[in-house]
Amino acid sequence: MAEKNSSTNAGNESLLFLTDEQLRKGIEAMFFAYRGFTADPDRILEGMDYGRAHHRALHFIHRTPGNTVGNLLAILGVTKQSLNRVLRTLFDDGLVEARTGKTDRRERLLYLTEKGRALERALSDAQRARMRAAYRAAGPQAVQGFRTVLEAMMDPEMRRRFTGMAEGGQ
Amino acid sequence: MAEKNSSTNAGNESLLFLTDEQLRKGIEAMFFAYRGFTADPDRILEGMDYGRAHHRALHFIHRTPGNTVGNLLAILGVTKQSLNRVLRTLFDDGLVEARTGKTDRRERLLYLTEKGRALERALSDAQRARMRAAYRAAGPQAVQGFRTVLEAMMDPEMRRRFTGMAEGGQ
DNA sequence: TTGGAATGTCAACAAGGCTGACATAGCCTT
DNA sequence: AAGGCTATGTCAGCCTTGTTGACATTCCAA
Repeated sequence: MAEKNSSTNAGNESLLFLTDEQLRKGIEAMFFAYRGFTADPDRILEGMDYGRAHHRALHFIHRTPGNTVGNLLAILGVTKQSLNRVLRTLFDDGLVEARTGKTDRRERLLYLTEKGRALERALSDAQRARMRAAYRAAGPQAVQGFRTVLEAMMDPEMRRRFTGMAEGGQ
Repeated sequence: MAEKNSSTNAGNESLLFLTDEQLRKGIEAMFFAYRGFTADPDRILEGMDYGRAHHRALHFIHRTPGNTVGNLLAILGVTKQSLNRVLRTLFDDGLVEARTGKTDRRERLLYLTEKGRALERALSDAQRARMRAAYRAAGPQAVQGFRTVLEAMMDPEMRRRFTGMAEGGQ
C-alpha cells in the first residue's frame, strides 16, 4: 500500500506514519482543517468592514492586554505598516485603545474597549465552539497528540514564544 | 460571562481539555503551526513568479492527475476567475497541461508536465520534511490524535471529500 | 547632546481573493 | 434541428492584506 516511500523503512510497522503517503495526508488535513478553523469568524466578519487581520489583532490584544505595538508585530509577523492600517480602523471604531507606556513613554500599550471585547468574544466564541466540538469528538488523548504535533511543526522561534506564553495556565 | 470555563465541568479532570483556556491554546497553536507549515514552500516560491495559490494548484493536480477544472475549483474553494489566473501562468510556463476529456469534451483534464512535477516535488519535499520532523518528534500516537482532531475540525463537506479521497492509498 | 529605539504615516505596489457580464463549445432533451 | 444547460475562459473592476521605501516624531540612554 505504501506507494511511495522516500525513506528506507519499508516493512517497519512503527514508522508507517512517516511514509510519503501519510505525510501527504497530513499536509492536506492541515489545509482543509485550517479552512474550517477560520470559516466561522470569517463569516461573522464579512459584511463588517473587518477581515481576518482584524480578528488576529483583536485576539492577541485580548489575550495579553497592555502589549506594545512592537510586540504585537513580532507575534503577528507582519510589517508595521500592515498592522497600523488595521489598528487605525480599530482605534477609529473604538474597539481598541492605546495608553502611553509608564516606564517608556514612546510605547503604546494596547487594550480592548468594552466594544472591542464584545466583538472579540463573538469571534472567539464561534471559533472555540468549533474547536470544542472537534476536541469532544476526538477525545482527550487525541487532543494531546494534536497539540504535540502542532508544536513540533512551529518555527523554533514561535514555539519558544508559544510555550513560554502564559505557561502555567490561568 | 464565564471567563475561564464556559461549560459546567469544574473539577472534572477528564474534561479539562475543554476549558476555554485549553481551547484558546489550541487556537493559537493552529495559528502558529500553520505559519510554520507554509513557511518552507513560501520561501522556495518567493523570487519565482509564483505564490501559495500556485503551490496549492500544483499539489492537487499532482495528487489527482486528470482532474477537471471544476473539480479543482471545488477542492480549492475559490472562484474560477481566481483559479484561472493561476492556471494560465502554469500553462504558459509549461508546468501544467490540459487534455480534452474523452467522454465529455468540454472538460479539460489537468496534468503536470515533467517540469511541473519537478517544482511540485521541490515544494512538497520541503513541506514533507517539516511534517516528517514534527511527526518523528511527536511519535505515532500523537500523529494519530493530530489527524483525528484535524478531521473533526473540517467542514463536513470537506471531511467527506477528504476521507473519501484515495482512501486505500493509490 | 546625540544616536538609536518605538512608533506613525504617506505613497506605491503586488498577490490573490471577489463579483458581474459575456463568450464559446459541447452535451442533452425535446 | 433547436434550445437549454454545463464546463470553461476571459475582461474589467474592486477589496483586503501583505510588501518596500522614505521620512517624522518622541523619548530613552550613553
